[in-house]
Amino acid sequence: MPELPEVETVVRDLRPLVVGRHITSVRHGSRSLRKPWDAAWNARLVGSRIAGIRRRGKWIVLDAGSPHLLVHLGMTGQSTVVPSAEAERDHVHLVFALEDQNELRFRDIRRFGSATLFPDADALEACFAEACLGPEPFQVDAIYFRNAFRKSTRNLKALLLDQTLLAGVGNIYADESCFRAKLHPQRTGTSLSNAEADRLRAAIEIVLTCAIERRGSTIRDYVGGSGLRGGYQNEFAVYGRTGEACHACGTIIECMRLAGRATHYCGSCQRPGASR
DNA sequence: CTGTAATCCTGCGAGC
DNA sequence: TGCTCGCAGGATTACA
Repeated sequence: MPELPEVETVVRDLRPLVVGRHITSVRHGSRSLRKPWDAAWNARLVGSRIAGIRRRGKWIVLDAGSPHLLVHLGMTGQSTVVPSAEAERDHVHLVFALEDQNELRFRDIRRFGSATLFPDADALEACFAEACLGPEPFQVDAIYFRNAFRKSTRNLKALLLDQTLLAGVGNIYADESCFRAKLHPQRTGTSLSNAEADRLRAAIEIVLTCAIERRGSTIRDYVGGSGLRGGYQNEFAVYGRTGEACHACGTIIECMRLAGRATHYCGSCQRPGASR
């Protein structure tokens, strides 16, 4: 579910609702997320003041003074602030009560998400380093991007989904970025010219920026931090449009499997061989 | 180094 | 209406 634009929207929504508040209690459900919640973490969080919240790739980082909570929303994760009095829906696995009678709730139907506590910011950064999390798409160096993509014989879809090369792009935005760059997702990294690599990098940035402006894409479950749905699903050029006409040329959008994922493209706008 | 498949889960839509 | 099947925004692991 949540890729960079969705996570960015959640973080922006949550920021004014949680920063500066103290956590008055923590509770977790009986069923664990990807990793079990350590009950010892409750004591470390209760009483602490939320100093900040930010995004890194598809990860949410909640700074609780010294301890840092790292959250991933997986496929169906939702992170919202609601009044404590509001009835709790199914699949809520983690709840942080705040001093202002609101609660930060983590809900995740499929439980592919995760929540892990780190003692401090350094420990969290060490975790990112160990995972070799790639740079942010908005800050990536053009030369780095050329080198990273052009040295690999893997296809563009696999490269875009690889979080160690670039952090935050998922299935939807990989397809949308390839379309905008007019590159077939099956092209290999080594087949790209410098100009094509630059085009792809620019396309990613534009697609992600537009998606953030629309508060991300809601296919099914996704909602932002205030419970609002996204709107970028109405702007898709190729994703989920199999069998429909390309807005640019009228050719029927096709779907194939790449890197194990459904991959949507226009066979006319995105030529498999040379570009354009 | 590649690609592919299976795995973790629940829910939904398609097709019979 | 009800059943089964396949598929879904992610990430990791095993294996060829």
